Amino acid sequence: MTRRHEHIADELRRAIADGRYPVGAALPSESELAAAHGVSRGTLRQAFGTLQAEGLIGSRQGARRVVLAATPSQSFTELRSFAQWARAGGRAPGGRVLTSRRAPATDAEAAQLQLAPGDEVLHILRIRTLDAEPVLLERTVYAGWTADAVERLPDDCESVTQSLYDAVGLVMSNGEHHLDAVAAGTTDARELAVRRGSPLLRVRRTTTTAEGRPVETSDDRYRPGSVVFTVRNSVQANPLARNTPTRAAL
Amino acid sequence: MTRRHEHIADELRRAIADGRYPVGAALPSESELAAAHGVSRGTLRQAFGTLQAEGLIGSRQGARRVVLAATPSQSFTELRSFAQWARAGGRAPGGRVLTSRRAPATDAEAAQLQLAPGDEVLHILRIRTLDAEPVLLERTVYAGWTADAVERLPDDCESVTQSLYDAVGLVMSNGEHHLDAVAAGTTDARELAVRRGSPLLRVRRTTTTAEGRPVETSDDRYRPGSVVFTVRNSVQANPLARNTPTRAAL
DNA sequence: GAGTGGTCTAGACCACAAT
DNA sequence: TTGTGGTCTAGACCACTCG
Repeated sequence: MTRRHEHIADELRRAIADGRYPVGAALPSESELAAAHGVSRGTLRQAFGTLQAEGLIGSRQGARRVVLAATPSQSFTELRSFAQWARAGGRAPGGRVLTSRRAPATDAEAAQLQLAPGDEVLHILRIRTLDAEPVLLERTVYAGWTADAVERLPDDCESVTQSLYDAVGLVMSNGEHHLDAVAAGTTDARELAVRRGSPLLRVRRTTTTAEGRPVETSDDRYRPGSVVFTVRNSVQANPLARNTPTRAAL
Repeated sequence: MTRRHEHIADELRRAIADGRYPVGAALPSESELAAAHGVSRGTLRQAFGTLQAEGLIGSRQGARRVVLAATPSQSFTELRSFAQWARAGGRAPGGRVLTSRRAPATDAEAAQLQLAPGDEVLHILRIRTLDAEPVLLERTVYAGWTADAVERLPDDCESVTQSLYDAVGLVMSNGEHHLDAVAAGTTDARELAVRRGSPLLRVRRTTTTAEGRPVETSDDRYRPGSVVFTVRNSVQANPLARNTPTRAAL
């Protein structure tokens, strides 16, 4: 490990997961740990900051840090990639492209992907399975500049995110997710093997590169009972917000 | 403003919101801004870190920081408090307690609130309105040590979070939220004015104090179309996770 | 009052990006 | 090659908590 603060964060994470610092317990002080690891206070604070952002520990001025939770949230890599997430949970991911179609972008799509209206986009309808059980129906729109790479992927490609990285070095590193509930339509019901009108968890997301260039936008519908989204947050920083939808929404 | 890094973060946020740094644009370098504000590079990096955690800017080693989004997510204060969130959006919040009942904690409730099984808890069923329209049905369980304070609140209390802070200095500063979709039951349908079986967005949450002491756990159901949850995240840090529910789940 | 975390400084070296 | 952000150090002072 070249980065000392990451190494220290890893050690602390393990100690918390192992129960050496149980939930509710106080952690050693910054100076103690800095001395123990032979690093400056700044480096140690960086490690603590990581765990704080993960929601594992809390802090108040004047008092020692306290353990809030034992297990970290999964990484964004796992969040973005259905396949990686599935494997992390010991399930076998699967998938199949149902339809694939190129078309000029509508005004809404162009706006979301920061394209000119009429630029070509690629629509993909894809079903995702967990242990051969359908759990997620994705309606994805890819910006034209990624379309060729996406079309070259095999229909039953396990991990689109990973394959695009391997094939063209594309890294999707930022995302915005909108969560709400909808009733299953005809297609949803058929592919997810539920009754029409069943409640589905809908996640509309847009993913961008690190530079902020939009790559894809998607309407994902999860079968009830199969998946739960978890957000852990604290006063200091949290990216979760509750919004009333705007009229112009997708 | 006593804290310099907060002041700088505020200024940058405003500049981004005003479009002085539009989405996609590069920001000035750390050294330029540090010199301009007369602070050290460390302080400036702290300000940048705040904006990064809010999802407003992205960074890669070697290149200037880039604007990813113009508007920050709402604060956790607004997320926790229905009333504050509603007012921030210019809507009139309302609410009414439908039922209130004390009971010994079940094993599940005791585990969630870190109580001994059989300790007393307070169950509240509360309807929340936005501009007099019902949007949210809350089934909340409060730990016994907060029950007296909660019961003293008026039935149509606008902001429970604020009132508890005012009354007993209780600050709810950490939370865990689980989001999924469920079909409306009889009570849900009646109170939210939807048909039975309609899709509802369900948020199960547990809130704790800064020290990690659980205060309440709640099953909140939102009427479709009225509210959307938004998560913005990046590779560096994100508290959003996708989970398969465990059998033992609430 | 002693200890702790929050803030801030003024340096340094490195890895990486852009040109 | 130059500039940028990422990492790290060794100090300092303050606000706060706790016994």
